[in-house]
Amino acid sequence: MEEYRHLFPDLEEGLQRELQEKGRILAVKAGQVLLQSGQNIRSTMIVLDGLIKLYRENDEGNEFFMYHLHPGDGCALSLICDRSFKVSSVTAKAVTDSVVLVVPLEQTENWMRQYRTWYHFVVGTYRRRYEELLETIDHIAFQNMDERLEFYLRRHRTALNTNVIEITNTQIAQELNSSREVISRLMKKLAEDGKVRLLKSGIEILKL
Amino acid sequence: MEEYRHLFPDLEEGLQRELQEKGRILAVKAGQVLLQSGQNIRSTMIVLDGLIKLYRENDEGNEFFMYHLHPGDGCALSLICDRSFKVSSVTAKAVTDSVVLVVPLEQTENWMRQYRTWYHFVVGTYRRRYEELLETIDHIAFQNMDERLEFYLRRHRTALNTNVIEITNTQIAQELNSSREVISRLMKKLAEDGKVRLLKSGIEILKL
DNA sequence: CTCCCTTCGTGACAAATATCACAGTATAAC
DNA sequence: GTTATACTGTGATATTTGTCACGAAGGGAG
Repeated sequence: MEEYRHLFPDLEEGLQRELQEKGRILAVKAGQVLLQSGQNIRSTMIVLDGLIKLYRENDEGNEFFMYHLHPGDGCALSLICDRSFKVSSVTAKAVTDSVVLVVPLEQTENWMRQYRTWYHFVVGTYRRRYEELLETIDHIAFQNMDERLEFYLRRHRTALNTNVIEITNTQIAQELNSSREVISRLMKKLAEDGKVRLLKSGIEILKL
Repeated sequence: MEEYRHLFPDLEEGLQRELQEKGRILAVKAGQVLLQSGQNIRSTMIVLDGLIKLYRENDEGNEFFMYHLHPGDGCALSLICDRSFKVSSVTAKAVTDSVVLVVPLEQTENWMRQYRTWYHFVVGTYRRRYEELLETIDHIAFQNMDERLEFYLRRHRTALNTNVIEITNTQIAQELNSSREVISRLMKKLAEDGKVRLLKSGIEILKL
């Protein structure tokens, strides 16, 4: 835990110690599901290392990408859960091998009143996620698939901090709730426009 | 304010008094804008009477309906704003003549630590709005316009607590980010199916 | 190498939705 | 009554996206 302190520069001393004492460190492999839609929430999750993706699933198994959690980010939904142990409506899955800190919900409610900096952390987290959801809504509501695909690629470049994204068209189609063929065609167009280069196993972003 | 106490049965005595002392009661006419996208947020808003709609606007003037606020509901976005006075990303407009309670943000942050019931109020509000946004995303992402229209009508019946909704196809089209003609055709189909009856100035919901 | 599996590309077609054009109807203003 | 205005209905057509069918390329496993 000591090594992750720099992720929370704003949290006060006592709280840092409590995080260390009360939190449990959990390492997960890429692809592992951390929080399943429909599952009960009994603890808060804070990302220490790696990358987690959050997405929405519906009954027919369609999914829809919401946003990423980076080191230092908390899972908004579970942060703000009260003791009534609500049920999750989203799924969280590790994109890369990751490390997360798990804190029982009983703790977090105390911290909320005890530590001003925890309050700010939670408030800030929720606000950012809310804004991100709004941005997502804008994209589905107002934009066509080509624009949404570009946005998706930019988001992933930022999240993974690399211009080469190893992902299949099928996966992208799933996350955008589209179809492989459509993504394939749009991707070809992006390549023709010189915006990306199609590699044997992934996509290199040139200028987006 | 005294007359609105029943809206907040869960708030403790001292907080009720503070709401009364520190809050300013504001009456607004139907159609009036309470919070403009891009405007600074300096105070929290709690609905006491009437109905407020929240929607998202983009640059080209398209809008997209998010959800309603009923008496007793707080505006999530402004509830959780910290002192950095963030800018609003949504627009709030009165659907009917309404009464709202306005509280400066300086107050609410204190209450957050001081009153356990305020914490629960804020947490509950945020959670519900977040879930509602997720539901909205589901509908745009996974459903066709006919289903979305039915959902829209059901939502409005619930919000206004009446089977007769006075609204034009143009307005509906705007809120669903569709076009008048499409709504017109779908509405005709709903009427043929006996789900609604088209009145001279509005829609009567029969069975949905 | 051959077989199997996944991914990709692509043409043909279908479905949903948006757009355009225009006409009808009601209502309010004068 | 006439005119202006807002709302509605509807056919024709365009655009976007989804679906189906099929073939090609590549990468293990045996």
